[in-house]
Amino acid sequence: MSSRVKKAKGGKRKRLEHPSLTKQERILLAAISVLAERGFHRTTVHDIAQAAGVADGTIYLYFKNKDQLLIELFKDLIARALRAFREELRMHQGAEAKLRAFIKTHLRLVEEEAEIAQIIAVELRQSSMFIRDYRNRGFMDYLRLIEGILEEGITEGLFRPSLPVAVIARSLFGALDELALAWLLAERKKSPLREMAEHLADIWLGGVRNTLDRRPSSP
Amino acid sequence: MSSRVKKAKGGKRKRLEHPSLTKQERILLAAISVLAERGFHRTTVHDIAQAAGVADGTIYLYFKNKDQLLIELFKDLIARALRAFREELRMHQGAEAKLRAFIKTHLRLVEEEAEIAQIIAVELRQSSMFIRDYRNRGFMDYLRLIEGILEEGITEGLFRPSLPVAVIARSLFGALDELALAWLLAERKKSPLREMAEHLADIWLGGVRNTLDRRPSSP
Amino acid sequence: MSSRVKKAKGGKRKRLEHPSLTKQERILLAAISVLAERGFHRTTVHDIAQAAGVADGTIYLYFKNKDQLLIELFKDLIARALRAFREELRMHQGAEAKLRAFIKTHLRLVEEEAEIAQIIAVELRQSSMFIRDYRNRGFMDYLRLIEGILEEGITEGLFRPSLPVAVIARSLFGALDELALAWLLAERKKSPLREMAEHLADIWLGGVRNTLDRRPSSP
Amino acid sequence: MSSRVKKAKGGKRKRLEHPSLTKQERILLAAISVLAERGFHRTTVHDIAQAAGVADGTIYLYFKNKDQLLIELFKDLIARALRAFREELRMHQGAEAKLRAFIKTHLRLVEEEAEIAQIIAVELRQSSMFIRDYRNRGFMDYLRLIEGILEEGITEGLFRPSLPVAVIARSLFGALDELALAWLLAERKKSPLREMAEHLADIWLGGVRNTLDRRPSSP
DNA sequence: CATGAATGAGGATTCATTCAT
DNA sequence: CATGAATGAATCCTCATTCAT
Repeated sequence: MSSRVKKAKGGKRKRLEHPSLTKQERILLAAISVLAERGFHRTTVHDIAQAAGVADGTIYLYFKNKDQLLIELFKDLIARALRAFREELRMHQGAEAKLRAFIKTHLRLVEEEAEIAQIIAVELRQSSMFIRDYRNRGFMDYLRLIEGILEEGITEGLFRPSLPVAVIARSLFGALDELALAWLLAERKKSPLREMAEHLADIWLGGVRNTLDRRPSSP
Repeated sequence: MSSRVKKAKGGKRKRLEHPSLTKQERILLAAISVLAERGFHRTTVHDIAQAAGVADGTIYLYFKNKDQLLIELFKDLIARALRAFREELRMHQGAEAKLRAFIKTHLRLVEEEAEIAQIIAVELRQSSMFIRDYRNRGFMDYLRLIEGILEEGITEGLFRPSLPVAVIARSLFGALDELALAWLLAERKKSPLREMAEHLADIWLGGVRNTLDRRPSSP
Repeated sequence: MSSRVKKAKGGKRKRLEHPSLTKQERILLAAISVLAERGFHRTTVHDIAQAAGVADGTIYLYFKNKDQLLIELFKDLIARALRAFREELRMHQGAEAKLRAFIKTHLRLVEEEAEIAQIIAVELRQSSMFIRDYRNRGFMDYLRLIEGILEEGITEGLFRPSLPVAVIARSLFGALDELALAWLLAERKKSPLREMAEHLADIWLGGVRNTLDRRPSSP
Repeated sequence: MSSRVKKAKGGKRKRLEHPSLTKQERILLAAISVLAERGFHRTTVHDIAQAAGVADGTIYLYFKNKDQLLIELFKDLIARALRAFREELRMHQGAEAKLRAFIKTHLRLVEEEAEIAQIIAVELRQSSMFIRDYRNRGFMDYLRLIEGILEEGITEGLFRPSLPVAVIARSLFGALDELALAWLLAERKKSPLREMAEHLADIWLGGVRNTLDRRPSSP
């Protein structure tokens, strides 16, 4: 009807303009910022459409429904994070260096991409869908990354062979995630998250280090 | 989220009878079982009232609103858990024994009181209210418990004085919580959670143990 | 009505190829099969376009809107049926033979062209547009066909002159239509519809037959 | 929030007041008039609530959903009609009198309760739900009523034993329904529907009347 | 002529909360 | 104190129609 007319009025809306991106990407991008800003349950499809500068119905041309949009979003973010990790780890040799790098990278990414981290650590776990279902998908790759480092360390003879790798990996993730969460939820994010990296690495390496090595660690 | 899915409400509502309790307590008790059974977002005020055997409106005579009821609930559960912890810890002397006991107790409680653990670890964090607000109340006491053990260990000369106590405490909680979450979400909860306790304790103690002590850990 | 139910769209869309036909005809043809398959309210313009192998917008080059398409469709189907009837009737002499032929043909066509009959008897009357508006167009010709037979019968002296021709015509249509509807809606269309034709004809002829043929009805 | 305040404004709405009725009945009553006025697909839950003088949500306290409300409505109307028929028929002895009475009653009810007849004959069949599903419930009772009369006639020796009772019953219903429909859809409902009753009865009785009463049909 | 991406109005339903009894 | 019937705001999704290419 008069829908096209209104367009002329425009201008006032806070919409992100990314002319070079796919509409699908623009929607995903808009969803990230809306989600980080308003939280999971406060975010409506209309909000996302508005932020993306499209009509509500357009969302459904690219995503089956709201859940799928969010799942796609999560998949994207996890994949992006994983890529960053893999690149970072490739630059390090040996399990110890890799474990340190992993911890550092996790905390650095949280600081640098607080908006995205906010979504993964805070908003996403508010969806039972993600808690129950999604931990079994992209998230597993993340855990396997840690497990890989641990196994490498065992092979190197650096870590105790008796280590329950899966359990340790999960614990490490939990520890990092909790720290990230605390930092993200703090009002004034002064205390540099990355400063904790060394401490954490020391503790975890101390703990997983092969007891045979347990002579004075710094001679 | 996918609100259309639900349907089948589950059948007959079990009305818990606890004549000796305050009506307020009965409501809280009912809320626990409903929450554990139906999950956070599927739980309505009506469900809770039904399970408690009171009218919907009665809820509002004891709680300002649904959020407050849930906050009260959380406060209760945390307080109960804290009491259990303090009792347990009182039976142990020395930071090392206490830390081991803490880890063991946390995982044991998750196993033994899966319903409550489910609420704290899974359902409750689906409420932005709790994530954002509540981590600053009862939860802090929990962290302080860990911090107390760490500080005791430092005083004993067992742990490195340079340890960032708050960070370590938080990490340990994160690790335990993640393990609990994974266990709770697993379908068949076969792998005994408490078996992990020793492994975890070894790792954390190895990590936080003062390097000077790092002679053979069991002489 | 219960719009959330649908889901599963049915699978692969069969694109009918009729290169020799007008695009307009192709669209109409596609509409018939889609309508018969999915029913009136489940049929979207997009479905029809897809089945016709054209873009959604193309529909609007040939039809003012969805309603007009459906009206055109109905006009077509009725016209086709009328043609079949007129041909059939031309082969019969005398009102009695014609009436028998009419009843037989109606029921035979329903059986033979169940897809089309389904649309006319079931789907089309789900549109208030047709019920309110369309019964006054092509449908009237159909009624007039019956009226013609009745009038011929009166002229022949076979039927009572006092017959309210329009009323009888409408009743006969109603009777045939209801039988067709019942048959079309039945799951297993075993009972041959055309077997009823003779019975029906007997009853209607008995009823409309001139009283002169009878003895006093109540002696 | 401010919902209670607005109530004071009231007064302007066209709402039916029936203080003596159940709220459930008031809703059903409102639904009848809205349905007759606006047609099946134009009727929204909000319309019905408005007409009943209740909030939208209130509808759902008494009916599971819109479909169920309509089904309940239909059940009510059919039941009421059936009751009227049974009472009427009880006053007549013999199949012939009963059949005449049946036809007369059907047409009389349509005229007298045009609003209700409109819903049954016009609006209801626009719902595939009713067309496909409902014809098998209350509607069957209606058919059986006719069949009962026919069977009685056969027992009396008045009707031919070879009559396919079910088919005839259905045809008769179809004829009556079609006449009702035509009358209801006509703008100026001048031509008294009940005047047709005698004609119809003559035709149907003529048709089903035992052949023994007749001379050879083609001499 | 043809396309199909984009539009956005429209509607059923849920549920926290209130308040007259 | 207790009740529970009533409220109505809030939200996802569909689909007929348009129009820039």
